[in-house]
Amino acid sequence: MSSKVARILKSRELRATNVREKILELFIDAPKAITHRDIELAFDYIDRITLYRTLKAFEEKGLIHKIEDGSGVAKYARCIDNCDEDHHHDDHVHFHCNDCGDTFCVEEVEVPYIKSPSKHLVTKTTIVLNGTCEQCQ
Amino acid sequence: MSSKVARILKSRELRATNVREKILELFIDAPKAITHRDIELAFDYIDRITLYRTLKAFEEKGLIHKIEDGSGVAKYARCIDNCDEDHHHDDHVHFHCNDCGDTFCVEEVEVPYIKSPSKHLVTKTTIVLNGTCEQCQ
DNA sequence: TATCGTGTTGCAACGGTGTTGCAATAAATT
DNA sequence: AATTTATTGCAACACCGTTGCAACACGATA
Repeated sequence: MSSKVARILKSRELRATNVREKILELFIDAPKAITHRDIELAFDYIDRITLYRTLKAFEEKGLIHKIEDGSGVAKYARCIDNCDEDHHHDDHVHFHCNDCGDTFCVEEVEVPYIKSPSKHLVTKTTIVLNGTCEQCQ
Repeated sequence: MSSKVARILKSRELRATNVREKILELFIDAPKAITHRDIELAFDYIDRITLYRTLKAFEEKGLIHKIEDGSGVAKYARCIDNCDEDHHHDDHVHFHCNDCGDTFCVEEVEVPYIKSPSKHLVTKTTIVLNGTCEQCQ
């Protein structure tokens, strides 16, 4: 019988391999957005390239979304359940702590509609809040 | 007699060198945010490290502000005149075109106040609009 | 205008991030 | 169990960004 993570993977047309199952578990357990490096450290060893491709595959299949919080390195967090390949429900705000560097999804705060200058066509809005997180205060 | 750019540099406690004058001119003339590479290409030759340090110095002195538009590479744009060392007036929205990759300051649109989740202390808010710019439509 | 101190530049060397191509391997299907 | 196809792991590479150090130029002072 398949594990829970294996079923999730298969539902997204992703083969349930050891690497992927473990990575997906990390995402499910993580209370914050995690980096490529965080995942590498959680393994005894994992090939960097494989990890890059796994993250890309997860993102394409709507399992995770990528967050650019201005720290210079990409972070990833699990999408809430109703994300799919065509549409990511990552239209919430993200919070980045300047002290510990952690980044969190702020699901409660939706990205507001921002009136754009007429000449540009806006299709997506990204908002990152910076400051000090609960832990660091 | 000092050139205009030399005077600007000196007013920020930056020595007026050839490299800096030319770079500042590029910023003054640029209609959009420019990258490290853009500047390199504008010179016959410029040392990469010098450029990195010049950009950092300009940023610290409030001449330019750094923009992370999610494209992966840092972009820089000139601050409007009343920026200073302590406070950057870059609290406007930026627009990033997904087609040409260009990024523009949208000075007209100020970053709105976003109600933050109570547990985190928010000190800065970054907003990047994505879409198609006027040129690319 | 010659000298001097300090800021700036340019070079060497390095670490991190991310990508592509290819061969070996493992998963799902029959 | 065999086959097909996706996935993995390795090699090699390109780019971004930083630090340390020596050489140099700016701006001030005499």
